[in-house]
Amino acid sequence: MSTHPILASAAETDAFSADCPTREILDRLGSKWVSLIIVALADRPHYFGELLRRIEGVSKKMLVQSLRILESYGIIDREPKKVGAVVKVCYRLTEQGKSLVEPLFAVYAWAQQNTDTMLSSQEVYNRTVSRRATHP
Amino acid sequence: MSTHPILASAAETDAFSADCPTREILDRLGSKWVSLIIVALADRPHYFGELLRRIEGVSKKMLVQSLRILESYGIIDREPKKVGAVVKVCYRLTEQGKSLVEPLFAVYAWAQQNTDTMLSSQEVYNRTVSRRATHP
DNA sequence: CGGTATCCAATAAGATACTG
DNA sequence: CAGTATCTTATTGGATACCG
Repeated sequence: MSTHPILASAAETDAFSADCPTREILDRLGSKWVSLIIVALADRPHYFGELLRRIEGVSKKMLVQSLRILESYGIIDREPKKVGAVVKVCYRLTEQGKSLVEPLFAVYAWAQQNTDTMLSSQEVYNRTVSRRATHP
Repeated sequence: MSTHPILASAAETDAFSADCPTREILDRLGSKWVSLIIVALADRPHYFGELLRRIEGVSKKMLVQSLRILESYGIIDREPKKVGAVVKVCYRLTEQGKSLVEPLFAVYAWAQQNTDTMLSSQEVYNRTVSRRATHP
C-alpha cells in the first residue's frame, strides 16, 4: 500500500533515538542560516562579506558560527585569497557539500510551492478558536 | 557549467530576503521535533501517546506545540477517536503532508549516509586548533 | 576585510503539577 | 489519554566594540 519505497525506511530510521548522531546533524542542517548558506554557495562561491550582505538579517556572529559548523563537517571549504591589496576569505561547497544541494533544494522547492497554501491554511486555523479558547 | 538545472534556482530564490514567508516555513520544518514527527507519520498514523514514546526525548509540551504548527499548516490531520473506553487522538499526514515526505526523506537519507564522514571530519577539525586557539 | 569578545535581551525548552 | 498552566533554567541570538 506504500506508494513509494522510501516510505519503508521511515519505520527503520534510528533518528527517533535520542543518542542518534544523525539527529544532531539534521538539527544543524535545519538551522536557519546553515541551510541558507548552502543555498547561496550552491549558486557560486562567495566571499564572507558577500554572504553577509546576501543573506538578509544574518549577523556577523551567526554567519561565522554557521560557516564553522559547515567547515567542520566538510561541507564547505574556506580559502583566504589575496584580492588586490587585501585578503578576502572565499567559501565554496566541497564535493560532499554539492551532494547535499539536490536533496536540500527539493525541500526548498516544496516549501516555495506550498507557502501560499500553508499561510492561508494557518489563517483559517487561527480564526478557528474552537479548542483552547480561553480569554486574551 | 552548472551540473544540474536545480542549481539555477539558487540564484533566483527569494529566501535570502528577510521578509520572505517561505523562510519562516523552512525554519519551522527544519525544527528538530517537527521533522521527526513527519518522518514518524510517514510510516503510519500515530496516536499522541505513541508519538510521545516513539520520539525519544520530546516533552509533552514540545510535542503538542509542534503538532499544532503542523496542523495549522495543513500538513497533518488531528482526529479524536473512541478507542475502547477512552478517547485517543490520532494524527496522520494530509495529502499535502505526504507530498513533503519524499523531499524531506531525501535530506534524511543524505544525513544518514554522511553522518560518519562528517563526524570524523569534525574530530579532525576540532584537533586542528590552528585558528582561534587561545587557552581553555 | 574578516573576524573575536563581551554583554544583554529574547526565546526555547525542561520539569512539574493539574484538568476534563 | 491528551492536553494546559506555570515556573525556571538553558540556549540563542542581536548589538556593540575592538583587533590583526
